[in-house]
Amino acid sequence: MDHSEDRRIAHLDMDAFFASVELLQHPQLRGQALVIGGRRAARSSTGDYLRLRDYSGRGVVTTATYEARELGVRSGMGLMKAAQLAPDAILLPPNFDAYRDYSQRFKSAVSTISTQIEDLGIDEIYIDLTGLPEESVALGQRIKAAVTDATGLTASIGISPNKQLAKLCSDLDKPDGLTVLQRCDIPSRIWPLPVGKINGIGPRTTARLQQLGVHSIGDLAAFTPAWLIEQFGASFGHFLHRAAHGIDDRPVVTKRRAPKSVSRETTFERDLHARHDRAELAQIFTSLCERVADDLRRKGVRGRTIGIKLRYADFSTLTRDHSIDQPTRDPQRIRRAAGECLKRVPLEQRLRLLGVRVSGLISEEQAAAAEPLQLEFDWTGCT
DNA sequence: TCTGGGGTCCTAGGACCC
DNA sequence: TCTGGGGTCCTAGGACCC
Repeated sequence: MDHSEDRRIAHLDMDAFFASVELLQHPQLRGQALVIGGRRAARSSTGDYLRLRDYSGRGVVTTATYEARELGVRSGMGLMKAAQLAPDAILLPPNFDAYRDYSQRFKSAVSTISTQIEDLGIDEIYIDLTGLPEESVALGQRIKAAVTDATGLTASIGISPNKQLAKLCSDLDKPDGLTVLQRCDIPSRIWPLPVGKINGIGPRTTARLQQLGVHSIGDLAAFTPAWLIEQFGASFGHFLHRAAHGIDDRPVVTKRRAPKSVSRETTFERDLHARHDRAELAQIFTSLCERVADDLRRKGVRGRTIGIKLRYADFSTLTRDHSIDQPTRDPQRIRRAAGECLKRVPLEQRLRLLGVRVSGLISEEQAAAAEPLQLEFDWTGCT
């Protein structure tokens, strides 16, 4: 048997993170249905908090407190729909600076107990606890206490032999939960769960599985690898089989990975037409290029492949790429290459979203190291 | 009350080269 | 006469995640 399965991995997930940070700053809202989402400063003209029913626009729910979730509000839901379910809920716009601050605080609190931390975004981490002497429940409680001491916020933790199981079981007892799960607990605690709980099975795969009569993780576990591979291809079929049986040997990756791409996109308040709203679109397009260039500069990278993303009024989406010879972070070069992409795209239908992306990134140092090579191939002096 | 924004990874076909 | 494979890069789309 693979000895990597002797590991002890924790998944820590902050409870309703954005909303909980807001409650620290607006304690008078505690106990009420609160929704984070939208874009603009969401204060009504009277200075009161904005109610969901007074919102109009294209925003979605980023996070909802448990009180709002009880009314059916979910992350990713359109705010107009959420307003139907919870018209009296308070709406606050996201304050990412504050969330990043609290993210850093909880991560550094955990790092006093183990430095083997893998970042999974702003409000989640994996921790490799393998080799620590303490018993799992005590260790989990100590981590939770450290997080709460540092932030005033609660987290839910799952501790298991691997990442896939740890992530599944951090969700079993939320909020403020602690779940320790061994391999022998899989049939009783994991197999009854719906397949969509598995990290990597989204709505499309869930629907496909449903058609095949597969609803629970246990249903999935009953199929042979051969059958799953036939249905879903070698790679994904294999993954499904292993996930259903709680097998996962991916290591906890503590090093920060170099970014692969940088992008900016925006959904317009109203759908825009390439001809009728030309000036407005041009201005947005240029501004997206400038913001991407700015991000590249701040991250210390340049990229060779410039791409655009369009979403039409009917929500159909397309992308176009254009690679250039030299990696760049210059807004005008990005704008020019993105313009080339734009030429290859139909523009009869109205647009609801425009995006600009740069990929094929290399670090500033690599770019500088490559620079002298250009001179060797500079023929301008040869005539 | 239609559906944000920033990412990653995978697949697949065609070009091009050896 | 017609037929190789393998490797890499580029592009486009799709699924998924937070």
